[in-house]
Amino acid sequence: MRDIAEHAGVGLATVSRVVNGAPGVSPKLAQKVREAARELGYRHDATASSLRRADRRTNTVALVLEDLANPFSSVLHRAIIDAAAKRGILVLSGSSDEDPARERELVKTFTARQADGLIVVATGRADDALLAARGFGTPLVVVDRIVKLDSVDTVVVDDRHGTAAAAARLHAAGHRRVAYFGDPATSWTARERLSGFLDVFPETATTLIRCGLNSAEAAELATRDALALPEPPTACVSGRQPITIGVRRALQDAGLENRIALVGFGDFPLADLLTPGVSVIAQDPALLGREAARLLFTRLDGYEGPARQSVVPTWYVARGSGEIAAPAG
Amino acid sequence: MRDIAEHAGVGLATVSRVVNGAPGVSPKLAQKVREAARELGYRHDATASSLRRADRRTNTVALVLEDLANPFSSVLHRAIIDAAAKRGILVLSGSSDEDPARERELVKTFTARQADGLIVVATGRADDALLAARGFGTPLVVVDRIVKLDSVDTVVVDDRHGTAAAAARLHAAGHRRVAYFGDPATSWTARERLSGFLDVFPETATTLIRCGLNSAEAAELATRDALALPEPPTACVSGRQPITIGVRRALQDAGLENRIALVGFGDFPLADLLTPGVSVIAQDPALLGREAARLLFTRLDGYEGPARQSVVPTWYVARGSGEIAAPAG
DNA sequence: TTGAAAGCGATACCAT
DNA sequence: ATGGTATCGCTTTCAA
Repeated sequence: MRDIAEHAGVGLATVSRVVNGAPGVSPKLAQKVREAARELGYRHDATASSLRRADRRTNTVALVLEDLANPFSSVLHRAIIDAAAKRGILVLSGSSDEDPARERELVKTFTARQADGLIVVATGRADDALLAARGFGTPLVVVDRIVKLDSVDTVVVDDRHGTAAAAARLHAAGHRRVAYFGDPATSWTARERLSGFLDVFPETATTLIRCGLNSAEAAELATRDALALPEPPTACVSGRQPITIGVRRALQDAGLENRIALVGFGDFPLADLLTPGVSVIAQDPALLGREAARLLFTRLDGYEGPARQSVVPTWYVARGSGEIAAPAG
Repeated sequence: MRDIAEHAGVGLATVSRVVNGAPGVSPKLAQKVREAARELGYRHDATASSLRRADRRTNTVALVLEDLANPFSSVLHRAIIDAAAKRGILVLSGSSDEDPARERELVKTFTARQADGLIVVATGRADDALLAARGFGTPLVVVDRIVKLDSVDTVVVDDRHGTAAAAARLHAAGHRRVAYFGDPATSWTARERLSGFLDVFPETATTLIRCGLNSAEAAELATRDALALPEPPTACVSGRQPITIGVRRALQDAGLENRIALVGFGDFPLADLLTPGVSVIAQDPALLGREAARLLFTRLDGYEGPARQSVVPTWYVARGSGEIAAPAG
């Protein structure tokens, strides 16, 4: 930039004004500056700029996901990126893999990089790091989880009611022996979904409750186990998309996909192409992302009011597998 | 940091040394500095740091994807992030949506943010921006595409041979009237796959070649059209995952999924759970990402040699739909 | 081993 | 409207 000033024979301040499109520069000089910039192959340095800028904004927000590569996360991610791009904001992102240490590290890295704000799918076990970030004045929004911090903006899905509503349908269809397959109960989300199930089937035998499943394969094995019980379930509820697939695979292997009902949390492509189609409790990750971005941006815009909590709805999609009635008797 | 220096009663330089773990600081002082840092709630400013640092590295690389939310991109993304994280490097990312203008903008933004390197799934129509970035000395790796730039490190999938091999299988199974469904031929990838198909079925009627499909829905409609032809295809090849799903949906709606063969490019979850299972030409996006990261890192490590071109293999996964033989006669 | 001071590239204040 | 200059937070000579 100094070079440009010399080359164009103007002051450093004028160059800065032109580059930033500030008003009050004569068209003549502005033109000269732009030409010099082109000739010298000038590239603006956004990092140096934000260092000196009055508000110290970097126009960057950071996003901590569970796993960037899974469909839920990547759709959430995309929605946030798109919302941010509209404001000229860039998104830094990383995956915690549900590991608090990793979450802590990411939050630390992102704040060190001067992110203007933070959106986190929190493990719930690294709240100290979130607290620290907020201590530096970095606005924070927690997504898809509820953490034990006072007054933090939060967006969650109506996990419990969604799951309960689906369970109620199974109950209405006559099912009384229903198995639940879920992921490790470390996350708030997982606990909520299980709670929703237990709201409807509180007396489920412990053999029919299989949590701690962290892959489709684990779910498949757990389902085989359940099918081998003396009193196997007449219906299954899954708390997560990969688990739904594992359960379905086990049912299909046993030739029972038309006899045992199945409802999964989280929609997935092709659920309708299977026979029978897989009924699901659907959610809208993109909406979740847009909402999180919205909350964060109001903070960036100066909102200082009380924390807000936003709940995004779920809805049931009937495709057949959830509509299989319990066998008579 | 100045505060720390004062608080600990040491020089600014010493604080910097401690923060950066530089050698040659007495343990006594180091301890004092660390304590002061803790007391004052110090947070390192990575941006200011890189501004003054001799190598001017930001430990950030940027990634331009087609669409961050699709499974191919997100797996690629994750692989690159993981490789980068091992070196303490952060990844900035964005989606071009196959739009050259957007690609240009992203590349510009990322270089302005002082990314140390660039990995791009190039549209092939914004090569000027890539060239410009390289002009600033930012190493560049192009992934999954080939661009018309001299000496640029490239990693691509063996699209053409993979598609040709699958087509050859259909030919061997007696198919002579095979339809091809592909996306807009703007991308190198799309053209390669079509070429592979035409290598085996060069005389395919134009009515059986349907490119320009950019969604599962479009593919579904195009398939319906093809099925309504006086001489409908006995087999279908799809150049892309969402298209495969659209084609299959149309076949299934027409009750023809067991009569008309289908092979898709790109594996997807549940392909094995459908009946019949969907045969695919599989690729390994994670490997592609690791390879791209590897090439970029050698450049960051000072490699100045000639450009390298890496080709990642594909393989065929038989699941049934591709093994349906052509009807006799 | 330690500290003083220069300066990375840019912005913002204050004169002009 | 324009330019000089202090400064953002940090790293890096260079002397002590």
